[in-house]
Amino acid sequence: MITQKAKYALRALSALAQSEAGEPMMISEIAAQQKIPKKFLEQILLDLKHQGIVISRRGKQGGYLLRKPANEITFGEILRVIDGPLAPLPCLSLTAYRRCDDCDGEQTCEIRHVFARVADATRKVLFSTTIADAVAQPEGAEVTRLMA
Amino acid sequence: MITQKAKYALRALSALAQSEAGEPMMISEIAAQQKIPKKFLEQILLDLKHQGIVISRRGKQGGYLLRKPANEITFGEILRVIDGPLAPLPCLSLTAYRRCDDCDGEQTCEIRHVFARVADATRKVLFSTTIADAVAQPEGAEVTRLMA
DNA sequence: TTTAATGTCTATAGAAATAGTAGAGTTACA
DNA sequence: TGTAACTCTACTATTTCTATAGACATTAAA
Repeated sequence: MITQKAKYALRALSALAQSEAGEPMMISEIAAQQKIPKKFLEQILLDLKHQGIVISRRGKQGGYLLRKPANEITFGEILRVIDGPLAPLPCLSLTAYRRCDDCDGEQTCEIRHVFARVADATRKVLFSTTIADAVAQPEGAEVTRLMA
Repeated sequence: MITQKAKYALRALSALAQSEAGEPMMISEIAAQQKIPKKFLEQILLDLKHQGIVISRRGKQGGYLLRKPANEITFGEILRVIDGPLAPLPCLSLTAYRRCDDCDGEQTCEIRHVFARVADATRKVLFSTTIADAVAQPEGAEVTRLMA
C-alpha cells in the first residue's frame, strides 16, 4: 500500500495540473477541493517544493504551481520522494540500495529474482505514467485510450 | 517494501521445498539455515499453518512440511496472508476492499486508474511465480530459463 | 506604511505497525 | 516418563504514519 501522504501528494499535483496555468493555486484551495487536511498538505507541498517538483509564491495572491509540465512529472518520481524507495526489497532499490544482511548472497537469494521482476513491472508503469495522464482520464478512460 | 516477516516466510518455505520430501524439518533447523530469529519464525510458521500452507508434526522428530507441492504455492498467496492486501490502494484490493473515504468517486479518482495498472502488473508476476520457481533458480537463472 | 493573507519551518503527539522476546503449555516419540 | 519438539498468548521497544500547533517570514494591496 502507498501511504496516505503519497496519495495526497498525487492528488494535489493533479489539482495543480488542472488549475489555470500561470496562476498560483492556494494551499487552502487545494485542500478544500481534494479533501486533504490543510496543515498536512502544507508539509507535503513544502516537501515537493524542496524536491523541485513545484514552485511557490509567498504572500498575498501566493500559492503553488507545477515547476514542470504535468506530462513530465511521473508517478514513480513522486512516490519515490514521498514514500521512499519503490523497490520491494532494499537490495533491489536503485536509489537506496542496502544489502540484506540476513541473506547469504544476492546471486543465490531465492526470492530476489522474483521481486526483481516485480520491481521491473511496477517501475515500467510508474515511470511511464504522468500527472497529465492521470488528469486526462476522468471517465471512459479505456475508450479514450483505444481511440487515441 | 515487503516486510521482514514476509521475507522470512518465503525463505522458510523455500527451505522446506528443498528439504527431504516427507521428512519434517525443525523450526530450529530452518532458523539456523536461513538466519531467522527462532522465536519469530515460530510465529510465522504457525501463521502459515493456520492458513493451510504448511502442516506440522509435534513432539520428538516433529517439524514442518509443505502442505502442497512447492509449484502450487505462489508468492502472491504468501504475501497476502503475511503482509495483507497486495493492492497499492485499499479501493483496489480484491480481498480487503475498502472505499477511500477522502476521494469523490472511483470512476473519477485521478490516481486509481494508474494504480490499477500497477496492481495488475504485480499480481501477474506474484501469482505466476511459485516457491518451486524460486528454489529452481540458484544461479545463472536467466540462462537456465532461456534454455528451458 | 500598515495590514492581512499567504507560504515556511520546527516541534509535538497519538495511533498503528513492525520486529522481535518471553514463557507457560501441549504433544508424542523413545 | 522424560525430553524434544510444536503451540499459544502476551508483552515490549522502536519506528512510521498521520496528522496538529504555533511562531515566523514574505508579499500584495489598502
